[in-house]
Amino acid sequence: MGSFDKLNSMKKEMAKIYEPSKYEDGIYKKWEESGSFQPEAGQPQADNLDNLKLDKKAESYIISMPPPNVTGTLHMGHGVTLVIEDILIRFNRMRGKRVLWLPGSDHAAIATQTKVEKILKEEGMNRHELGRDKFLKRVEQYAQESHDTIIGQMKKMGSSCDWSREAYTLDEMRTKAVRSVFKMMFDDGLIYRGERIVNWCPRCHSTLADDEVEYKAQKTKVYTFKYSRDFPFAISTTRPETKLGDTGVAVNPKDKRYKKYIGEEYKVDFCGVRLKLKIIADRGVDMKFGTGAVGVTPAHSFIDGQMAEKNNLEIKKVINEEGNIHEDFVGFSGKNILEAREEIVKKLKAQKLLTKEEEIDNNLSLCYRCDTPIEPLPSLQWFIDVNKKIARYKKSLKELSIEAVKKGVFNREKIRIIPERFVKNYFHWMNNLRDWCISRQIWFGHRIPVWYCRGNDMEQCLPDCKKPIVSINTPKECPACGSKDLVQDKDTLDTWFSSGLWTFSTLANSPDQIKIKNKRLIIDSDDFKKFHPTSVLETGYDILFFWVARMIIMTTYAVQDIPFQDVYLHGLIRDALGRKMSKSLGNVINPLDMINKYGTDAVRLSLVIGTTPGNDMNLSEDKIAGYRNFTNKLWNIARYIITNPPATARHERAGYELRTRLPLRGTSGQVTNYEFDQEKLTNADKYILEKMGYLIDEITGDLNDYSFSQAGEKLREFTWAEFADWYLEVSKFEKSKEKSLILFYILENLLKLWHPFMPFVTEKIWEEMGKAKMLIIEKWPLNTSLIKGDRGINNFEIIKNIISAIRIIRAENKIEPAKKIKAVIFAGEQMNLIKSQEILIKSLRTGISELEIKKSGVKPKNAIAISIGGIEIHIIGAVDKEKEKERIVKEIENLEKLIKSAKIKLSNKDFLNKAPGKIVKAEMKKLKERENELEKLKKAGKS
RNA sequence: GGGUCUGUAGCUCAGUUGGUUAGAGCGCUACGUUGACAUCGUAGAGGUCUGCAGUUCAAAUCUGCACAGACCCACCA
Repeated sequence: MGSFDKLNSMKKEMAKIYEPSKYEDGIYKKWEESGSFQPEAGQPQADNLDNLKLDKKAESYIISMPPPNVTGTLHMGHGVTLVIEDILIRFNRMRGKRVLWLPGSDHAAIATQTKVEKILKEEGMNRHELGRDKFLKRVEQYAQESHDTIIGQMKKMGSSCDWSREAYTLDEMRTKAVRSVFKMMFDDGLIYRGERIVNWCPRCHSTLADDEVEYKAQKTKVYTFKYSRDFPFAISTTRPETKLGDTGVAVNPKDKRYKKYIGEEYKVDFCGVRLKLKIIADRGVDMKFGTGAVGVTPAHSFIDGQMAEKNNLEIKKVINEEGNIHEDFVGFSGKNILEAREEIVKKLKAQKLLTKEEEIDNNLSLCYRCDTPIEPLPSLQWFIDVNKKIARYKKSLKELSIEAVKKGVFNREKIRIIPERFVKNYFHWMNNLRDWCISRQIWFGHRIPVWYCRGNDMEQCLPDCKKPIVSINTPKECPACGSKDLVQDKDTLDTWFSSGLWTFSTLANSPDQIKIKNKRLIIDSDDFKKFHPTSVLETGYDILFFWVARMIIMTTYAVQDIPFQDVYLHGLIRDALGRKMSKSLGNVINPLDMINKYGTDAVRLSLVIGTTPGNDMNLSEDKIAGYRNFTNKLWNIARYIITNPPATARHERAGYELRTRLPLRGTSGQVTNYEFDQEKLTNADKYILEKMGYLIDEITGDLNDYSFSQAGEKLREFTWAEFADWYLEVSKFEKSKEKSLILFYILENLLKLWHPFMPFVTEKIWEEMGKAKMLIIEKWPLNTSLIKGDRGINNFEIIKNIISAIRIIRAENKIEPAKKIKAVIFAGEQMNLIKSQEILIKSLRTGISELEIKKSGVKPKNAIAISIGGIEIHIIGAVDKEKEKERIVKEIENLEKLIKSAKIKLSNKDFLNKAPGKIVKAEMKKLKERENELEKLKKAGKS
């Protein structure tokens, strides 16, 4: 059987409706098994099967996937990230780049520990009862399960990432990187340990970084009272219970009321507790708030702490790590804050010291993980100094990070942030950054790589023994005294410390590739050489500071390079009404449910089209259903084309049967499988081919510019409105020999252009077309000029307009669909064109049974006349005279209005003088055309 | 208190450097199985682009102010 016969015997069957769930998993498996996700694998540079190797000089393109937390399941936010990154990855893969999308997950210390603690609580246990080791086992087990779920879900989204390189923030390589960078920073004096007021979460039993604290507006009471009868004036506070730790009272230096007291010291008995209070002056005190005097509680307020430092006040801790009153305070010891507050207020009332009690608006600080109120309290913690100059850079971490975005560092272009407005936010945040508290008192995470020597007896140790031992590997003995009695710091590191290293730590394939050389962290791997810095970092704008900024800090410091060249920030997903999705509101749209119902491709489109970078987007099930309809439309376009298989020898050459032939050369010299017989091309053919060319250019440009939504909309418009609604319809009536070849050509290109957006349905259709190679590694199309000589866009546009005009007339005059009508066209200069397109004008839902085309003539009686661009169309029969008159009057009115405004514009000397000639000319041309139309209409109206 | 963003059709949003009669999807109305698709087709209604002022020959687009909403940062004792 010859290949030609084979082709004809291949009468394809395709389901009437595309059912995503039938194909998606299978397609993903095929991609994965083919190795196409790996940068080493087959790349689209190849034009035939013998040449599937990657071009060695290919440009690298890499995205480090923001690692999802191993705390549960995938939500729509992850969905957007995965879709946008997959679009970029697939697009660049098809363009022949060496592409790596590196996936991973984040141990998310506090978040994960909190989840497991909740589970334990349900079992009636807590982590302390379980003990550190057993607890950690429990967390790891949970993390593993959660990880597996999430990975499965990521695959469901169609993510074409290289699973062979999957990383985890807590695995061996990443741990080595964390410890190395810690050591470098410690040796540079950037990491220090100090007693400072920190944000303390009494539930997590841990510190939090400044940006891990959330604020909630609330009403609270302000109490105004005297500490005791012998204290001269009253103070105001919202937290009477902390006043037990007051060691001073601050007033504004300008405040005449209190000037005389400044510098005085008072010993008072405050609710049974002896307080020593020094009156200090501080410009920060608001004279108008309360009494204008404020009790200074150095241990439990950041500002008071600063005042205390300046004025040498004693620091007295009132609240302990449990969030209860410290045991030193007889009568209050062990009580929780609210109890203590009530009690103190009661006592003050009894002593008639309380003079005022009023409600004000106030912000309550909360833990971002568990919503427990934060207590500022002094604690011994590890910090990163962001202001200290680093000798080899002559800059601080802060300055280095600002410069990377402002003008670029280490000979790199400045980091580009999209949308640009976030650059301002970034600078603002960086400029105000305080030292970063990196120690956490939780168990799950990177243990701080610091050991202390206990010796046999501290007193006998050398002075150096008291220094912390910072080491990448667990030290065997104290370097100072040789004692083997070492103990590791109990704390763990802030989870963002490890994720801050993500772009480079993930490029190490084994721990021994991570080295420190000349005060620089070296990742000695091929991957690092090829893939760092990464091309783009794509994530939600809500973690610009948490993560993006920290990657810039850590990477510039450690590896002396930027982590990424571009930052693309997407918005948050909200529900159809613009509300945040939350469990309590019950408005969460689960990506997996939607995938099961509508297919991955529909979900992907809904997350990308109709969105703007950095702006929040509203998502509704209706929207997803709409894109499901679109995937089905595409499927049916393909179904129509494929199940009417081409039957010429040239289709065979175009790759539909034999795949061993060399590709043909297109007219522009670009490699293409297609070549058309120019003589045979109709107006519609030229139109669609030319538009396809423009489309390719535009989509390529849009994807390069991160304009995903625009690209998607253009593609949708072309696919549905141009290709399906017009060209496909034309193809049913216009029997040119080139037709089916062109249909395949357009379909093929559309599938390629759509593939990054909807990988599954396009790959499935590709398979239905009988292609040998998978679409995922096909070559991105080029705008090759397949048409010689005159272009078709304008000509076919005229035909489209004529057909539309006739349809409008039919609808307006309520001509029954089944009723055939007669039309006469006075074509003027377009005589030849219109004559050649007679069949289309008669066939495309115009219901014309008789069509007469003349150069010009006398208007037929009882006809409706319309005129488009100098062509007159007369519809005969079924004329509703009233309707027709109405239409003409309306049209004349409209035209007169337009003509009037154009005339005004053109009589304006300033317009003529100052507007560019092009605009003026266009305006004049428009006026002339409209005047012609008007004249014709008026003539028609008379008869 | 400091800052950012948004306000365009009933709803969700596009609208690139100012320049055709301001667009799309959904929804709505009327009609409709012509060789893929009713998850479809044809046609239609619907907007003084939040308001005011300014710059300009020309403003949805640039500037200022006002109003409404969202968010970020700092945080008040």
